[in-house]
Amino acid sequence: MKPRARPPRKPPRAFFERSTLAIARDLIGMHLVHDDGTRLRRGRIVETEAYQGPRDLAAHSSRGRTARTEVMFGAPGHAYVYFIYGFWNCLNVVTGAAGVPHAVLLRALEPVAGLGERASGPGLLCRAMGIDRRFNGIDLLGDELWLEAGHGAAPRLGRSARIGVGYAGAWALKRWRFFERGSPYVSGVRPRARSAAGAGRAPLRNNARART
DNA sequence: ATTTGGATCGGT
DNA sequence: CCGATCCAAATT
Repeated sequence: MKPRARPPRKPPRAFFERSTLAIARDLIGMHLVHDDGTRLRRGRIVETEAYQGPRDLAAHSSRGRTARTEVMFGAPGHAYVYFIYGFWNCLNVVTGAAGVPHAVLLRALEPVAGLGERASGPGLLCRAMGIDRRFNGIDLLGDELWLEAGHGAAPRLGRSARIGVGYAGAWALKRWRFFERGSPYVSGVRPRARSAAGAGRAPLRNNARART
């Protein structure tokens, strides 16, 4: 029998040229896939943050066009990967038309396939997905690292201020973080100690960490 | 040339 | 809260 024709799963370029907040929201529930030629890793996105430079003082691009932020100023649908705190890589999806330095930080994945470790938090996400600065600037519509439409019911969305941007003044208060409400894979949610002895709905906190 | 502090994380 | 650990950007 014939394989059933599926709708296209990779979003077109135009998906990344819409409002950055809409994209950050829509990415929740979508899949991030990395094919390194040997191994396929796949996770379902459960947490994102929008960065809308140059006005948004939390965005790296608020400091202007530099070697590091160059890809943020480029065409949408590419990867912006930066290195932080001497140890971690973080992956962003560049959004907005060329010249508009916006991006969406991917903060946490629910493992689907091939992830050897927890991917809750932007640094852990990159480590689990095998992503580092070599991926900076690559096209996310290619065949190495890409996004796909999710399936199943639409996720229940939560929203909060962004994490770790206390230095950004009033911009730090904007609720530009999106997550799947109730997901144990959102960063800051402790992995549930086993024994679902009632799965006792601990009042799942929003884990909106504060930072000075 | 040197300093500062960061879109983090795990342990305490 | 604290330290680990490197780099970009700002400052001297």
